[in-house]
Amino acid sequence: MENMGAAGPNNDILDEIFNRTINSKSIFLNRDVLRNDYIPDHILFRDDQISQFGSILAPILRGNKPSNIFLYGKTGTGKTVVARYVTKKLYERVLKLNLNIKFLYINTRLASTQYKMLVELGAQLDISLPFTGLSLSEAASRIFEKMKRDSINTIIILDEIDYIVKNYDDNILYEFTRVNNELLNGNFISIIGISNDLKFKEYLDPRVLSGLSEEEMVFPPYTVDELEAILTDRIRAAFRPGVVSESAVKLCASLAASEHGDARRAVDLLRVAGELAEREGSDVVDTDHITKASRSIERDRTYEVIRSLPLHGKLILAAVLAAPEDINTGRLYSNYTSMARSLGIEPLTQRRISGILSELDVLGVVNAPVVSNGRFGRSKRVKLVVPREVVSRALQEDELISSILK
DNA sequence: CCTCCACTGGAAACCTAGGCTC
DNA sequence: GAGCCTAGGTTTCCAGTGGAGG
Repeated sequence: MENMGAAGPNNDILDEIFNRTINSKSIFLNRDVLRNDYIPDHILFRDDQISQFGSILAPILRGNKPSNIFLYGKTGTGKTVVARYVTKKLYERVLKLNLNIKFLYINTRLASTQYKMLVELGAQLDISLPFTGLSLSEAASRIFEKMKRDSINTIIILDEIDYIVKNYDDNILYEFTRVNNELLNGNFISIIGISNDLKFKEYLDPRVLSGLSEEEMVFPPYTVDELEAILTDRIRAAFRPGVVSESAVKLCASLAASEHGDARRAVDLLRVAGELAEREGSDVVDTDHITKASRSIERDRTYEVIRSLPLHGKLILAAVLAAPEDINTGRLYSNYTSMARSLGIEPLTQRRISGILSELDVLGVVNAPVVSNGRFGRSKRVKLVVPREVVSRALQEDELISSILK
């Protein structure tokens, strides 16, 4: 770095960027309003759900156990935000009344295993559980023990609860719905389950289902008009007046509406579009930015998913990438084995690869339907459904794998 | 209509890492 | 420190199957 500090062309470029950023007024007033985890102070079109939800939980302020609640509706229909909004308001009251109530929030898809879910719950109660070694029931009873010892009442929000049940079983859920009797001392746990999957109930043991869904609430998708109103509302808080064009709002709403009325997606689009516009130095956000944002979000998601895949998942993708077109499990497996061997990695069995392929299918990275080729047997036909360039870029990130991607 | 391929996917056994008990 | 226990990932085993070609 000999020329560091010297006034060269590079410096001029940077000066220009920095100056532009300092001097130009940002198009944003408050970009936090567009963040994924933002809880607005008013929520549109969900008055019924909010009041129903609020009245179910309200008894907690008098020290009574609220019913367990089950919320379901597709992604971006406001389940999480309503749950967080109401519990936040409730928490303000709890503080005023000086009650010993904790609100815990877990996304079971992010926690990914039953055990990690318990570790996460424990962390929110200030107890640390070892990352392995304990049985589920031991981990759970340590959590219960803590609640009993400190006489804490808890409301636990289990977001994307369908994930954990589909991949494991519902034993710990059963423990949580059942434990109130043993927690005595007047302590209780109320469970708020949130599911994106309407058919999820079929996976649950009837005992758990009846315990979990003492109350049920359904969140319908937002209509285009509703999405537009939500966006307009957020725009007022997030951007300077007049920055976002009306046609951009319309496009944003209709894009999100075509994905089953997903408000989260609509707001994401808006945020990314705003960031793109700002980076370009544009002082308006128009339809062009929305379209670009839509593409960029998809790419980022894919990139992130692939980058965080376990080694063998990546290896399989590398093998899919190397295949010219659709490829069946058998051929894919032999390509995968030779790639693995060339890296000095012991390949997994075909049975396992078949399973991993199904997981990649669920993640939306590949399409792997089972097709029958008649006389030539039955197998998965694997096809990449995300841009090759994104996959290859994400795989490059892995040192080991980048060495075989020519 | 029957055969038979090349797997699929369920079930169970096995492996590993790490905490717990004594 | 030996011996035991469990969760989560993997392997082993295998019955089951959609449809092209006979």
